[in-house]
Amino acid sequence: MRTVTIPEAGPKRKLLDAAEQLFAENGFEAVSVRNITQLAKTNVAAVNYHFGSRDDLLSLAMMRTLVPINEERVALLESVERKWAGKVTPLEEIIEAFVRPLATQVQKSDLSERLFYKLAGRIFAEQGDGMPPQIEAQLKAVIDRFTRSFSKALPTVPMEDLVWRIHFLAGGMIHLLTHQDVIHRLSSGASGTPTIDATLSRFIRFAAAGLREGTEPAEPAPKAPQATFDF
Amino acid sequence: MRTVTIPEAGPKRKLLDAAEQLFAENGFEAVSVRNITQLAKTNVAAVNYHFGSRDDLLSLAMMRTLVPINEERVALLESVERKWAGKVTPLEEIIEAFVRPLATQVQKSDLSERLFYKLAGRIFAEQGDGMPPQIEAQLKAVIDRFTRSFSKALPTVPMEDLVWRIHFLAGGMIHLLTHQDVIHRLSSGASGTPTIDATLSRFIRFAAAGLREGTEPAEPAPKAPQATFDF
DNA sequence: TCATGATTGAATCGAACGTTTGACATTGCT
DNA sequence: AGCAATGTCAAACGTTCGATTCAATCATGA
Repeated sequence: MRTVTIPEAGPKRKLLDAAEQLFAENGFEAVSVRNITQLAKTNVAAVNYHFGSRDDLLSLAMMRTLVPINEERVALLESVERKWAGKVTPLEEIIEAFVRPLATQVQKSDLSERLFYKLAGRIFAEQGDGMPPQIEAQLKAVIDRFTRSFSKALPTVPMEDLVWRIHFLAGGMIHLLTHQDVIHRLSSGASGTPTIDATLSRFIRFAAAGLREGTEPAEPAPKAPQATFDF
Repeated sequence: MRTVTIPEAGPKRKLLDAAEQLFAENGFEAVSVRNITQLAKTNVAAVNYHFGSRDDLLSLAMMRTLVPINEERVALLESVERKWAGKVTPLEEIIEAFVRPLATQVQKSDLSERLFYKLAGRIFAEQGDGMPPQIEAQLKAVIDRFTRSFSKALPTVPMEDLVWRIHFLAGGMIHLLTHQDVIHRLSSGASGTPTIDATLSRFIRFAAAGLREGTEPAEPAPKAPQATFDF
């Protein structure tokens, strides 16, 4: 039932891979058809023959990464909500459902960790900047889905506040994805390279505290369980 | 003693204004010399004659916006630290020193609010993406300065955690700047357009809670004074 | 085996890119 | 007035862009 079908091999697959890699490295505007065909070792005409246009190829390459991430996000969120059916879903688990798919999908990708996260970050960051409309629709749908879930988990936070906080959260995640290598280079105080799991765990704690701001802690100590995330 | 001198009028000023506006609207890669000269109503050669190259013009246009913001940030931070000399500087006031200059400098700009924030957001967001090295240096210096201040205000947070949290904060701010109009359009639940002051206040509360995560509240109630920010 | 449709390769299109040139106009100084 | 410096202008530079053409090539089923 999925609308994005991925060719197993051949020039179509090679072009998608090349487009994906070059977009991750250089961004949407900076990728040219000639860059792509050179890396994919095909003729320039192949792009327009197989995909119709440069933009359609790039859009498909993005969807190939974005769709599995978002599908896993929604699946994870639904499973979490089922688990806590009736009760209030813990904030950390919702945020985890939002960010963990990034860490699992990177494994299935041929891209390096660094490039995969850059790719994902660009897709989110360049939103509304001439991005294909399918991409925008995907992102909006997922944000809406999570907003509803956050809203149930934080019934005392006004909707208007909540919408903004979720965007602060999204911004933090995007910055994390697009600048992780820069941060590593800049943060002279940091000792060695932290694992992505440690970084995501840091992010979840940061975002949960921000989302929760101003609400009274219903449970005695929301601190301890947060440290037990197994990733 | 400032290194960036701004022409009062004439074609140089017109070119800077046009470059600034087009960069804010379309981003670094998408601005062409012909776009700029058309908007500035000058000849194409004027860019290279007055600024040497397209990139130098764009860099100067960015610095013209970025330098006053960062100067005010550091000045504000120093004044806050003087006020609390000896004592622990409240987190909210440090964050305020980081974000408030955006709201004050927008007044001095000829750009609309929407465009000014887009411009500022792009400068921060496209960092490390072929941006001029001066811009990168500016940003790194200010982040370092604020990191030191945050570190003093949050002595119990390990440096490694703190560096990451500050980047989450920065990412949230960048997303806020670049997507404020999108957020307004999308957030169907929000009632009317909030003032930028209300939004910054929301952001400060969110970021402070995130930065503070895991620390024990030393003072009895850090909630009440947060609501009294006069912007 | 041969016809047919799918796929390629080389060449080329018009348009836009950043930059350079040289002629021309303007200004300020002696 | 004469000269030099400065700024402006249309035109063109060479390059690259996405897209297209068309003949050559390939694979496949009749």
